[in-house]
Amino acid sequence: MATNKIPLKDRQKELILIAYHHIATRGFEGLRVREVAAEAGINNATLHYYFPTKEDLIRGVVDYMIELFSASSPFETSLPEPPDPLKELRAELEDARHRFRTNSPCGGNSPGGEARDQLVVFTELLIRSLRDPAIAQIFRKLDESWRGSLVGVIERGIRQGVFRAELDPAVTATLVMLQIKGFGYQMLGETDPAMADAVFDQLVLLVESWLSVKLIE
Amino acid sequence: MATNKIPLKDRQKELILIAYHHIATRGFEGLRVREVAAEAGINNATLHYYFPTKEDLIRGVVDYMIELFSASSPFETSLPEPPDPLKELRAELEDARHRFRTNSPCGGNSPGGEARDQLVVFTELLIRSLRDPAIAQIFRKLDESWRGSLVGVIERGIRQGVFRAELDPAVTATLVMLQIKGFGYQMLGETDPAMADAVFDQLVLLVESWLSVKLIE
Amino acid sequence: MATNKIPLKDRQKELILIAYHHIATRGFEGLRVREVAAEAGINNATLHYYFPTKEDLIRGVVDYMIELFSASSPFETSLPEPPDPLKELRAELEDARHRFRTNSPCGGNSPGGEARDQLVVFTELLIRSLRDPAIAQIFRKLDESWRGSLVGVIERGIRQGVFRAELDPAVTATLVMLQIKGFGYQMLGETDPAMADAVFDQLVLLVESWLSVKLIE
Amino acid sequence: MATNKIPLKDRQKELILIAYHHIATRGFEGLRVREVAAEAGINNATLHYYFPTKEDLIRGVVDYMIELFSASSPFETSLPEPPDPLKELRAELEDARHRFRTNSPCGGNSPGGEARDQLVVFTELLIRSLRDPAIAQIFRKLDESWRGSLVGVIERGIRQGVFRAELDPAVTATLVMLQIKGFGYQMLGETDPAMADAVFDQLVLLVESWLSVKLIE
DNA sequence: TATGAATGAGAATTCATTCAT
DNA sequence: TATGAATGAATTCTCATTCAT
Repeated sequence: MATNKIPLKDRQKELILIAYHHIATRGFEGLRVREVAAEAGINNATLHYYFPTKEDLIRGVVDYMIELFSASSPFETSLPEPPDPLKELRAELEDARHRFRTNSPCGGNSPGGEARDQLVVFTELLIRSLRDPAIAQIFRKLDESWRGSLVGVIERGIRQGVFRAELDPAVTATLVMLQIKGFGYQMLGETDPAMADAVFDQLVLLVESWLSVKLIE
Repeated sequence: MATNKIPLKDRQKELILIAYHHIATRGFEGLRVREVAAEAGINNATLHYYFPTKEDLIRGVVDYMIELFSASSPFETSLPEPPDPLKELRAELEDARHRFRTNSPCGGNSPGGEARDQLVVFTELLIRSLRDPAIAQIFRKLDESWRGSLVGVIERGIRQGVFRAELDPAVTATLVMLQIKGFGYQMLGETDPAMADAVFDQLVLLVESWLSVKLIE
Repeated sequence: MATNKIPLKDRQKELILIAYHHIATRGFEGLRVREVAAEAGINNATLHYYFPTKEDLIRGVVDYMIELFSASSPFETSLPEPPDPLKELRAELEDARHRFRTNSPCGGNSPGGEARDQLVVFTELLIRSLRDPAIAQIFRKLDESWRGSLVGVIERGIRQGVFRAELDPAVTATLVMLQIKGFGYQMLGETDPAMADAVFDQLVLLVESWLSVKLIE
Repeated sequence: MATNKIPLKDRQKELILIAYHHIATRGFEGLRVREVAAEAGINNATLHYYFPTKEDLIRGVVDYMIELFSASSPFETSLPEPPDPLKELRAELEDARHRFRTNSPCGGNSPGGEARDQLVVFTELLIRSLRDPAIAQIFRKLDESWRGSLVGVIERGIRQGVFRAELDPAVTATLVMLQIKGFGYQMLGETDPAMADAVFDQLVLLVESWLSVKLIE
């Protein structure tokens, strides 16, 4: 019937994307292989041709998330010794601002933006990771890699004298990650874009001053 | 069997607690009324006497969470004009530290502490709130109330001259909430207590310096 | 709906009997829980209330078969030192004759008699026993117990001088069992009752002469 | 993949052999065309080129079994008037001994020998024959042909004076077949080779004495 | 209050079969 | 011949919910 001539990998990817979206909108609770198949225009048995079990499909989504998060780090492809650590950090934060900006003026259960989806699926997986060691491992790795890149930036900043020398790079990196995560979760419930922007602006100041400013005790 | 003459409300509370625990350990996915009933030592049909539908039981858990979070705010019962805003804030942060301290020496997917449970159920509900306007409303209210109390502290701090006058109380309160949430999520995956403590110590400094310290631009 | 007020055990037994019959007529291949439930006039989910899995239902059938075969041994309830070993053996053989008598005049795939059913299900289980150690164990036990009772009869016969002294009781008992089994399988395909009777008569002679007659080499 | 230019008939035979083996090890329940195809190194759709339906494949196995059993009869290729009926019978029994000898030192549900496979598939088909008239017919024919050859031997034996004159050839032949079948089934569960040998030795004596020895009533 | 028994509406998964290439 | 992809029909099993007692 649906002889759309879609290559194998594309079909798989398509199904993963649909599943990803379903998880984002209906949660793990509410993920139905039948519905994913239907949305792809194929029989649910056909879906099992690509993903023998539901868990396999979920694994596909996990892999997709990894890909997504690994790629999103702006530091991976950075130059050998890039110019300004402060700017890099700002870019990282700006990235978060765009990702988690209050999605559309409508609140409630509207589909929302791609970033919201990402955070939702991410969070669903995060919770899963508490029960599923395999996913926990992945999350640890992801966090580790993120922290690693931040540590690099922070160390460079310290070396260049733009960041405070007393900072412990690893702890500070964790602190930055914490800010971004907290911002994401805070924004989940935030419906007022003005407030979101205000918070973000202050957050940038907060982080930058913490890193660079000379404090008078 | 369990005809111990347990009053209605107690039975309900007991079932809610069990359901809460099940959600914490197995997620919404994995919440089974039958299992909740079994753990309470009653027939699943009997559970439906107390909670006509599963959704009602979940609503019970939501209410319990509200109670939990409302009670946990150390500001509600505070004195009319308490002495030290900074101390209050520190107390709030300390509270978070204890709640989210890397749970017990065992890492991995062990049951974990009560705080982890709280965060997990909270997060499950948070995600639900994106689809369920009723829960979204509740969360908004909770956040609002939390922010309100923080705003109070911050305004007092400003009035007393211990916090910077330029701070927008609402935005700043949100910023503080964001820190605590981010800390919680960061700690979910953290297995090293030393790192957790170090991060927390820095977090306190970060927040306090942001609020109070004179910055040199 | 079907509030037939059937007690628990009876329902279970009823379902087992229906399943037993289905296996007898359609084989393990062809056993469908849904059909068993339908024949019992209950919803297939209700069947799962009594037997959580299909395998449990099959286990029930196995137990029923054990019961059937254990009860059918005419030696179990025999007197301390019963009169005539030869008569006992004849009774055993007669029992087999009745069990495996060519079932009704109609051949082919007609429902056939209860004995045919027994042999069919027995055989299905026998084949299963080759893959399922649990069932294999049961069969071993059943055979062992059967052999044991036969050994008792044969030893008594030898003691009383009616059976040949040279006979090894265990081997001879096995030989007798073999006759009865072979008779059963031979009868499965036999459509002519006259032939069946003739074969049986000769079989009795064969066995009795082997046990008792003085041979001239 | 396997484009080894295998002639049609060979491929069919190969598939039949694999299916035969699958039935022997997993039963009719458990026969999967896909697995058969996989084991042959071909796509399951390709299998359907050789055998349009699963039933056709099974029919192939049935034909193979017929071939097997027809060929195994040592009387087909016998001389016009062979010397010793007793020896022929012994040969037939010896053949059974080898076929059904307790298969290899390993007991339990190990794959077992080829004879066990034969008996298992034979039995699966035997049971099927109770529902499928076509197979029933085949079995009747096979049995008839086996009996025919045995009748020939017995008649010859009587003519030559080595077997008792009172014997009814057809009934006696059936009795002999019954012995061999019974032996096979008895051996299915037998794990002790010594017992198997002892039983067989006695069985030979039993049959031969029944046929030839002068009995004193 | 409490329960055993029952149920309907799905859930994932399986599998022989088909079809375009 | 051979295959990858697709499918329909069925199968076991699950689970919230109901109901008579």
